[in-house]
Amino acid sequence: MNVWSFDTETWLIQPGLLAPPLVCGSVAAAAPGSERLLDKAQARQFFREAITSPDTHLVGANLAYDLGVMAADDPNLVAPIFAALEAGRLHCVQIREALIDIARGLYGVDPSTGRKLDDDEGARYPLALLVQRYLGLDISEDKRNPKAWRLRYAELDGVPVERWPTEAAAYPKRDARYTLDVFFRQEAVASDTPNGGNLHAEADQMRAAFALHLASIWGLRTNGDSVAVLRERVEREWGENRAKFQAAGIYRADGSKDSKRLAALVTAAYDGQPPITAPSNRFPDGQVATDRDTLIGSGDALLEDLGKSGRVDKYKSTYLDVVEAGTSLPINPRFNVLVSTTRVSSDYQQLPQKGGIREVHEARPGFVYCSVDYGGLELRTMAQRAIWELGFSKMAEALNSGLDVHTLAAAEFLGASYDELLPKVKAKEPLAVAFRQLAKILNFGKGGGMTGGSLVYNARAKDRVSFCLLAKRADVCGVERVVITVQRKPKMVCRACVEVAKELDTKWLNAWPEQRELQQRAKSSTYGGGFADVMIPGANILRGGCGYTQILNTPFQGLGAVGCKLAMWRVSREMYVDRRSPLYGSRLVLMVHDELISELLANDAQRMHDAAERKAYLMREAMKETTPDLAPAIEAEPALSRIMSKDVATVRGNSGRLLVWEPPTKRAA
DNA sequence: TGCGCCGGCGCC
DNA sequence: AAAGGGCGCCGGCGCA
Repeated sequence: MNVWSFDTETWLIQPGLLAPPLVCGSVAAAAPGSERLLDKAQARQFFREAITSPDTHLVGANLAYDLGVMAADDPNLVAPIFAALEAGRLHCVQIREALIDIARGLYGVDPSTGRKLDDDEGARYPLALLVQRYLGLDISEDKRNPKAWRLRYAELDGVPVERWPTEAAAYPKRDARYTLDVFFRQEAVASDTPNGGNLHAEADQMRAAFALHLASIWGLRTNGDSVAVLRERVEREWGENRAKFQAAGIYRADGSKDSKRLAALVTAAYDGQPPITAPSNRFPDGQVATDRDTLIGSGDALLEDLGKSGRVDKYKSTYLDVVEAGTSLPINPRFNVLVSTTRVSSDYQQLPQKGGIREVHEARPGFVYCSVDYGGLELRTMAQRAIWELGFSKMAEALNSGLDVHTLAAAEFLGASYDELLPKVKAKEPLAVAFRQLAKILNFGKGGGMTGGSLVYNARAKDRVSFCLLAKRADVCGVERVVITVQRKPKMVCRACVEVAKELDTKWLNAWPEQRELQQRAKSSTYGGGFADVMIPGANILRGGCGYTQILNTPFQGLGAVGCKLAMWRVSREMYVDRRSPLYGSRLVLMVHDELISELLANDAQRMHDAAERKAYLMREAMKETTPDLAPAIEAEPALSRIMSKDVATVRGNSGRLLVWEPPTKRAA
């Protein structure tokens, strides 16, 4: 087996261009002194031979980037790249480091300082950090130098390498050497790390990383007219709000917010006893809370108004410029393929459902968006986890029988039978609907360790469910308020509601007895506030150093992510290299945890239908393999649309053929 | 002026 | 006894 590190130097990345032109390559083998600088032609030749050679493994730092460069340079290389990934012959020292750190419980933390790591242009583990960790060398000053050659290779494009300045020729060779040295040292460290540092999962993560990088390269487009309308509206509302709150001094004349003044107003509104944020290093006693809930509950008309008006700030500051840029060039979302639960993170997974931001995204001419998401994915993975760990799951039985698990839990709360309650839910009887809604919150939250107090808070904040009203104890509701901790932050809730919530807790555990056992195990493994390692089942990826709630959450969140990545890989593979697939020529654009959004070729209605169905089929099959005991319960259906929207739905014609969803009210042109 | 921390909030 | 989790981005503030 030959192991080479491979690195490319390129023109600079620009908006809309994540795979810029190649300038040169560098490689290194295990033998000292084997590092070489390759001119463009040599780099192409080396890569072509290596990627097609069954005995050769390639190692890179952020290798997905180099793969993208080589694929853009020569599209004939796309198929061999997919094949090499399938064979597990491609490696990335950053993905390896993440896997090792997850096993150690040190993901995202600098072990020397204990602080969170900086994010270097989407790469959690820049090569300089790994070189420091494994080789004890500080190469970080290069990064701060604006004249560094790493930013200037376009100047050397076409210049024979013999004439390159010494530094420019040395830098790529040096990085190739370091990358391979890090790779081998990771091998040694991993063998001394619990679960082998999770390195058995590297190939799966590499595949996902490349599929995501292709999605980044392809990018998203927005509609110019829609963006103009959005900007006009958002800026008008933002200006109105600013004017309204400037008089009270909450905003300064320059438009910036005076947070200290706001805190003073909140303190006054709460008679000197305002809600306080969680303690931190800098503020051991916490600070005055100014979140929406605090403002709305302040009893002060102006602050309530402020609390209700918060959204357009976010739209303006976070999204407006981004979506406007998408009218002229593709928006390139950035993905981090591997966070601590094995989920994917991205800067483009938080598009607001409301406010019209999603709706300005429009599929390119000749394409339609195709969104397929898994229904209730984490309920399925939670049930699968219980079966693997305990040998049974009432939730799995219910899901596999096609029952509505929210109605089932609601029936437990009411002391009613499922058959009794279901018709009432379907008839939209208010009490039945309210209890089903309540059950939904517990089903999604309790499996992660949510307690009565935060249940009350979540229910109140999100769904306006009053526990005491439901339990016919309105007489005591709100009389006494207590402080609870919700996601490490203190919140005020009604004590009587908390008591009601605790009763629901018990009933919920009766509905899903496997959860009682899982919680007991999590409790005993963290006795006295301790930490424990937890395995993501199926994938056998270990996450170290977990507290109680992480122990409960990680297995089902991780298992879902594992299945989604498998599905994403198979879908992408057909899109890029399988000419027989109806998906060939279509493109993945986003992955949002349990949802894959693509642009499907739409030139032919039958082919578009086939592509959408094929994608959903591949997703269902991948998840059935991932959660085999829940196979009958896996749901994923395609929805087609010209624009993005949370309202997009599956639409079929009389023949069953998929149709493109239309927004309910079409604006006149 | 730059940087890190913090609170807040968007999504699944 | 107590405890949903996972992220990324923004503006404000305080420190160097």
